Amino acid sequence: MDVLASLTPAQRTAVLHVDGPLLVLAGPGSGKTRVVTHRVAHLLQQGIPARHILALTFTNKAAEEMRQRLARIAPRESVWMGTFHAFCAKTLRIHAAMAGLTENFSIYDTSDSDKALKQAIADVNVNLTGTSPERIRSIISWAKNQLMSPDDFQPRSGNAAGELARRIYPEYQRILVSNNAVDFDDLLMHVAIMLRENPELRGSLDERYRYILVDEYQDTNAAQYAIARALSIDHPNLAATGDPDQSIYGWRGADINNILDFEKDFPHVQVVRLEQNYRSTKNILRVADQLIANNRKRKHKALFTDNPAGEPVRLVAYPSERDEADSIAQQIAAAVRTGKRQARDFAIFYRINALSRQLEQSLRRFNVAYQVVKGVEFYQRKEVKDVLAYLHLLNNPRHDVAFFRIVNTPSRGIGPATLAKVREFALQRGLSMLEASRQIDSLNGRARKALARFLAVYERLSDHLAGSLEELMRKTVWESGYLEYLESSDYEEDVQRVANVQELLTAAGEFDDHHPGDNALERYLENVSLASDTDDFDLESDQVSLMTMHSAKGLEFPVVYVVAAEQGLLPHERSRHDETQLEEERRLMFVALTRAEHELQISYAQKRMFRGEQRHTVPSSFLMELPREEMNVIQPNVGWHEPPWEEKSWDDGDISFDINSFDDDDTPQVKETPATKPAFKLTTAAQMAGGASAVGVSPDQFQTGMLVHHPEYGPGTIASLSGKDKKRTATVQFFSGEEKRFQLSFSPLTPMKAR
DNA sequence: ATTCGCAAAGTTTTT
DNA sequence: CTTTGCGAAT
Repeated sequence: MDVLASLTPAQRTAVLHVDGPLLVLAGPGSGKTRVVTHRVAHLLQQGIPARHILALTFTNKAAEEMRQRLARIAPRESVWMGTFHAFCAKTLRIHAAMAGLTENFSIYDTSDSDKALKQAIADVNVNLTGTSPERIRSIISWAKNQLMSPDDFQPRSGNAAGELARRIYPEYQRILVSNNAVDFDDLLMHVAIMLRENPELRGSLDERYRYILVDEYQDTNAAQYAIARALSIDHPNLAATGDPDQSIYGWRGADINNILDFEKDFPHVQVVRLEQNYRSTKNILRVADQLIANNRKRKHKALFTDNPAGEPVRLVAYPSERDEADSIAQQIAAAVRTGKRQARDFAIFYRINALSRQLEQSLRRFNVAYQVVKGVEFYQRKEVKDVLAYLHLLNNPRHDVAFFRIVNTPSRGIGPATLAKVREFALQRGLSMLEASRQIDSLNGRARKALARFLAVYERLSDHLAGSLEELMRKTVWESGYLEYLESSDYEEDVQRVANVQELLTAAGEFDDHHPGDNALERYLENVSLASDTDDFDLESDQVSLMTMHSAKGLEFPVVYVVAAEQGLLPHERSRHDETQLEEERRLMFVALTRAEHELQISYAQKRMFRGEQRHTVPSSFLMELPREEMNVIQPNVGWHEPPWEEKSWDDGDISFDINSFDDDDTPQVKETPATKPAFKLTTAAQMAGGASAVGVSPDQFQTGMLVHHPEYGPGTIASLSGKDKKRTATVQFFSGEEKRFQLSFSPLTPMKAR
């Protein structure tokens, strides 16, 4: 296999790089995965043993894709590829004792961790008024990402929530360790800390993993950075690939500076820029590129493509969210009906999950198949968690969260009072809940009997630990009485639950088939814990994909719709006032736009029903940053959609409008603005004043016809001006349709200058 | 022990 | 408009 076949010079440079640090700045659609896999194949060809190579990704899906692609060009080579978390779990199993754990430790998912946290809050008896468990959780998470143990963590003085977290964190961590459990952050933190504090271990792992590849490096957090760094000292062959412009997880602790400072961190680094895009049309790429050019915190990249220009990107203003959803559904239905495209060619992206509902409704009405990524997840369902909790407790008898979950499920008459006594006993003796249940002798007859019944079930199941996973699970749902309990129910939802349990059993059987060998239970549970729901959504089936813009990363679709480009939603309200967060929102939109191969439509609704109330919207400020002269800007006729005939037409199932059909044979009921609008760029008053304060910008700068932006009402043009000096007043016609008057010396109006 | 009802809150979520 | 959690009521 020629690993260099059909590579561009830049790609070839990256693939041929062997020793020393390497930074691959890969723009969207630049063939990054291909480069990475070919580079691994090349390393192998150079005689480097597979065991010395480590490829770290952020998602199981990315790891799986890499694995498959490598299998094609270098079959029979087993390079370890997986997520950071899976790698840390594997490492931590071997060195569990160093973190006070045993090899069979459990990985707590978010809900397990929440329960442990609640317990911790109750234990230290603090008053959370003025803050929330979520806040505490995020502070603790932050501390762990910074590799601060409970002893190290010192909040800034005067930070009330931080002070509470300082008191809760030690108890939370004590619970985790005594449960022989870790949360997601711990997986990284434990490994990072043991690498930091144990030079011998660090050296031996560095020696073992001589060639490390980290994908999506722009999304690494401090702990992941520390791990990658620690393993690249004696063998500094760290290859980072990523794109600063696609860093969208800053709010989760990812530090974009890791990639921006890579060249400082690793001297003599070879930097390769992959700037040619093989995915999108020229028009799409140009729009995305111009948007992201507004970010300050980035490394310059000159994106280009040899692909055709394609259709202009559409920017559509719909009267309402319903019009938006219906129009999109109608467009898709028409394209599918005429055979022009398949449903799977389409994706719809939104900023928040709550926006999927309207789109789903419309797609259903137009009979378009779709899948949503991802609301309620399989492994989060009650019945699935219940069954898995039995297995968790069998694998790790100290898993108290699992114990509490199943001890009375199905109900055996073990109530809160009994459990409180058991926990008290457990705390005094330093026992797990399970062990305390065995030893406690101070319970009344009834409670004692009930608890004994549960313990008997547990002991019986323990006998099957040596068998196959499926057999163990089957015994579990049977012996525990859980399946019986579900089947005896008349509720419709319990029928579905039985089916889900069956599905779980089937999956267990498949796991047995694919993972023969020892420790099936432990490996299965780890797999489940580290699985995510975006992993298994189905790109193959013929359905339209609906997802948040975050979930869209790494994917591509022939036709993409980005909806609800409105202030408050995109950028999101809580990011609006912070420049750093605003840039992240812009990157998020950049990611969304660059998913599109052939067609891209960006839209907003002029009014939107949100949280039960009808609101006027303001178009996203990002829309002002797009090259409108090259786009197809579409404004619907105001008022055409008003009742009564709107309602009526739906009842007939007769689609009586076609707000933006682009087929020539249809008559669009919208007026299309020809591409004559000048491009304009948002310029703040401060910039116009040469960096000085915005206050005192002369009202003289405003002229009739000028494009202006208002933080509340959005963009518009000055219809007329009157008055003098301080009283000079502008009447502004906003794009949202509203007209307002402002005294220029007091209003937050910003001029936008034509370019 | 389950069910009901009301109040409160409501980003994004690779693991 | 929704979902969720807690306390009261059966």
